[in-house]
Amino acid sequence: MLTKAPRGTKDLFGNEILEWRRVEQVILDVCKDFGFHEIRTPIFEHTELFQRGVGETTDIVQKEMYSFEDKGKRSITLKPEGTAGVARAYIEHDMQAEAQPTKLFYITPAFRYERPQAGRMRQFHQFGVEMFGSKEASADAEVISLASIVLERLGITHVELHINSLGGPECRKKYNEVLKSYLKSHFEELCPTCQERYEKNPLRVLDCKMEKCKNIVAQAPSTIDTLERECREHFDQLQALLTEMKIPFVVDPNIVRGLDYYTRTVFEFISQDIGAQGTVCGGGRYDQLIEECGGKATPAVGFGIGLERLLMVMEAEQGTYTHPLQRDLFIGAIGKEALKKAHGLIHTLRKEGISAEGDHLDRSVRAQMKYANKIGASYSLILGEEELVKEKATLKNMNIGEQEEIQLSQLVEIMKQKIQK
RNA sequence: GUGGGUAUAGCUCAGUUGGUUAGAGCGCUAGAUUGUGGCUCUAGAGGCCGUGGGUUCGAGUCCCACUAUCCACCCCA
Repeated sequence: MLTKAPRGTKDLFGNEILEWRRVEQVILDVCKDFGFHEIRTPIFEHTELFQRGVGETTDIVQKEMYSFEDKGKRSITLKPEGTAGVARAYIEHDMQAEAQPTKLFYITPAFRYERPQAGRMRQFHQFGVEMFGSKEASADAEVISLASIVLERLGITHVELHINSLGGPECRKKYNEVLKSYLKSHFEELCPTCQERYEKNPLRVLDCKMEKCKNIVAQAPSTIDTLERECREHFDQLQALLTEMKIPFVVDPNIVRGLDYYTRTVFEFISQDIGAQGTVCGGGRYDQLIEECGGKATPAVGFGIGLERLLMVMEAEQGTYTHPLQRDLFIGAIGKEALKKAHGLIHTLRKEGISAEGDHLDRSVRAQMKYANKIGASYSLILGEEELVKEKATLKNMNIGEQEEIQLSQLVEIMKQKIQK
C-alpha cells in the first residue's frame, strides 16, 4: 500500500514527462500568439464555489468532489475543473475594470472521485482557456481556433470538431418542454438510464449510446430548432466565422455538455482512437456563470483540454515518442587526481551551458565509456595521469568515432564550437 | 455506484491434466590482453507467483474473500 500511488493517480517521469513539457511549450506559444495571459488559481477553493459554479445537479458536485473540512471548520474542495476558480478570480480582482475582453489560460491538475478507466483519472490535468466580457460569436470562434491550432501544432489530425447551440435560458426552458413531450410518447422504449434522465436531465438522453435510444433521438426535435432569433443568429455567425477560418466542423445536435453553466455555444473535439472517453476538448459559452458566482453579469466562453487524453491521441496517431535527455560531453577519469580534475572541468563547462557529465560510481574506463554511450553523450574525454601531466587529452566524437588531441585549457572553447553546429 | 477481464523479475510475458531447487526476452551489473562505447559472447544480481483464507499428502496452478489494475456502463477532460 505504502509503495503504491493512490488509485487513479500516476507518477510522471522519464521520457513521458519530456512529452508533457513539449505539449506545455506548444500551449504557451499558442496562447502568447493569441494574447491569453496565464493564471494560476489555488488547487482548492471553498466548496460552495463549485456548488454554485459547476452546478448543484451535476454528477461532479453530487458525487465526485474531493471535499473536506479544514482545521478552521471551512468546507474545502480540490478543484474538479478549472473554470470556476478562474471565474472567482476574475470577480475578486475586478478584472472587468480592465480593457475587455479578459483572456486567460491555465494548466492545472484537477480531481474527481470516479472509477478510473482509459482516459479517466482521479487526478488529471487540464489546459483551459477563458475569455470574459464578449458576447459576440467572434469570441466563441477565437477560442475554438485557439484549440484547433494547439491540436494542429501537436500534429493531431484525427479529431473532429462538433458544435451545437443550447440557446439562452429561455430557449433551454422551451426546448426542455418540447423534448420531454416528445420523449414521453416513447417513454417505454427508452433504456432504464434514460428513463431516469427524463426527470433529472432530459438533455442527456440526446447523447445516450444505446441503439434504441439513438433511434428515438434521431427523430427528436433538436435544440437548434427552438432557438430564439438572437441565439440563432449567434450560432449562424459562429458557423460563418469557422468557415471563414477554414476550420472543419460538424453541427451535432447531440452535443450536450454536462456542466450546468453552458449557454448557447457548446463544442467538443472528439477522437475515435482512445476508447470510450473520446472527448479531448470540451467547452462552450457560459454567460450566466459570473453572475451566478456573485459578479456583474458578464458573458464568457472557454474550453478545457484533458492533457492525459491529448497525450493518448498523440500516441495513437504518432506512436510513443522518445526524445531522451542527451549530454554534450562525458568526461571519464582514472584515479583520484583525474577524477578531481574531471569534476572541476564539468563544473566549468556547465557554467557555460554545456551539458557535461562525469562518473559517480568508480567505474572502469570501459564501463565509463559504455555509460557515456548510454546517456547519449555526443563527445567523450578520458583523463588519466598522462593527460594531467601533459594537460592534453583525446576528445572523441561518439557518433562517428573520430578522435582528436586537444589542450585541456581550450576544452570549454572547443566544446562551445562543437555544439553550435 | 454497476458489469466483465486480469494479477508470476524493473518492463513484456511463458509456466503442461495440481508434483522436487520458478523460466525466457529486454533492461541492469561485471567480464571477454588489465586506458575507450555501440555489435557479439559469457557470467551475475534481481521474485512472500497481489493479500488473506480454504481444498489437498502436495497449490504459481483449483475454490472463496479482499485489494489493485484494465475495459465498458455512468459521467466528463
